[in-house]
Amino acid sequence: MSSEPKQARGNSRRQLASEIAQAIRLRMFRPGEWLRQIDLEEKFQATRFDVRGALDELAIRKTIVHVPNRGYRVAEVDMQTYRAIADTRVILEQAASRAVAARIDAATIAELEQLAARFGEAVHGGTRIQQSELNRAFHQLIYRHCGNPILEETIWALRDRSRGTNVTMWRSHEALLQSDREHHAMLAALKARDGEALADLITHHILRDMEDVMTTDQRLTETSQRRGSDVSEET
Amino acid sequence: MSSEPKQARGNSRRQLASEIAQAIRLRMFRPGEWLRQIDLEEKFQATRFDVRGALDELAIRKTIVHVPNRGYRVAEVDMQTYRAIADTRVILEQAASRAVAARIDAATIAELEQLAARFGEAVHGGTRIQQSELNRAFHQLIYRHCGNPILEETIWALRDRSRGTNVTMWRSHEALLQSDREHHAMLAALKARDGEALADLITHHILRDMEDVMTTDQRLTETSQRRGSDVSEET
DNA sequence: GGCGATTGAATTGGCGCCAATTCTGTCGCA
DNA sequence: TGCGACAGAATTGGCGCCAATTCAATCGCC
Repeated sequence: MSSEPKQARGNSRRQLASEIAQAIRLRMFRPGEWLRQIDLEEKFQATRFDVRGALDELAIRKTIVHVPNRGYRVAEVDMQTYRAIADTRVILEQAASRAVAARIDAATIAELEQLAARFGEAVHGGTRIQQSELNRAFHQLIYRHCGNPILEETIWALRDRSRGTNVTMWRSHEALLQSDREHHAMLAALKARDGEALADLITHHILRDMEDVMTTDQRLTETSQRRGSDVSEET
Repeated sequence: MSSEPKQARGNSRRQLASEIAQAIRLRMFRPGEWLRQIDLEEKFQATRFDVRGALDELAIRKTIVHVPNRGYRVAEVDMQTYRAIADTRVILEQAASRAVAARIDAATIAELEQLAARFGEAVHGGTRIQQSELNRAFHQLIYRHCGNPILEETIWALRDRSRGTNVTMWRSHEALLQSDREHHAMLAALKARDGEALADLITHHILRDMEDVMTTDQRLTETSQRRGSDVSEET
């Protein structure tokens, strides 16, 4: 689907930033790719000024990197940093998991079951975008009930920064099925109010993902020697 | 001392932002106070454009709040949010403490002792600014050795957001002495490589501070009813 | 004498222009 | 044929101006 948000004049800065961020999340722009202001200008139907503002915001959030006189590019997260992010996520999401298990209500669990089911369907017939957004919605709904907005916000800030690897996102159908299974396991833990179980599930999920990335990256590095700073373009 | 950084043309945006942030930390601007662009322009000898950029950055970092057509004001952190920040800090700083205790080396401990000593002196003869910056340096040096730059960065992002309360910062000489004592206790824990002890110290430090703020705020609220959105100015 | 409206001053904020820098393709030379 | 230099094109980025909005004080009316 083509994304063409028309109106929105007043709040355009922040909104545009999150639209670009979403595009990056959905891999419409790949890590290392240059974001030309002129392109974004017409792609999102925004003024150059708003584009620059949005880009600055994303640079501050570390979603993209600003190179003076060269422009903005999607951040590439090296393995060292990726590991640091994963470790920090484990710390935060374990704590959040315990809080959520203690506070969640039946209505929310029902909603989560809906989302899990829809994700399960999307694994087969859905687009990658649908899969990604449903997965995100599922985890967002979980953490929304941790009772600590700051914790929640911090978690998502880190999650968004993890997307910058060359190989994040499900690399195989098998990984998708695994995610589906994990969702149901998490639901079981929530129903049992077992915070420890949920924390464990999350931890393993994060760390397993990281190992996937590390081995894949290893392979990439061995195969095609990546040169200093030049990366793929598009047009 | 008057802060008058002259040069710095290229990297002025981010640098200016951190200078303003420091000024806020040092209470040269109080929570709720409006930051007039024209004032900052000449106070920091910067162009209006750079001021705006710096202000935008701080708004994204939640250090200040942007009100359309009204300007930027130093963030006021309500008690609910302050508690959420404190809780999140506990989660992160406990984990960091354990990591630091396991990784710290003798040379760093020696440095820390220097800093602790200088803080101890500043408690008596120093300015509030010196006290604040020495305390910051002490904790910064500790966390620098947690082995996880992301964790470190996240901790400081939250710490900076805690400053927005009306009453943060040491409210009495007694509190300063207490901080001094805690520094030495932390050093003892580090020397013994006792991560748990360090984590406990940090936890109590954060939570005690929070309770101080909460009771003080309570008092303020009872005494002078604060009206909706108007707050102290200056000139 | 108090209160609301109108006018004037001040501040914010949108935007477009043009200079500075970098990139791409071509040409000349060894 | 390969390499280096030059020139044209394209992109970024600094900056100032002016409209829109808000604030403050005065004035007029009740």
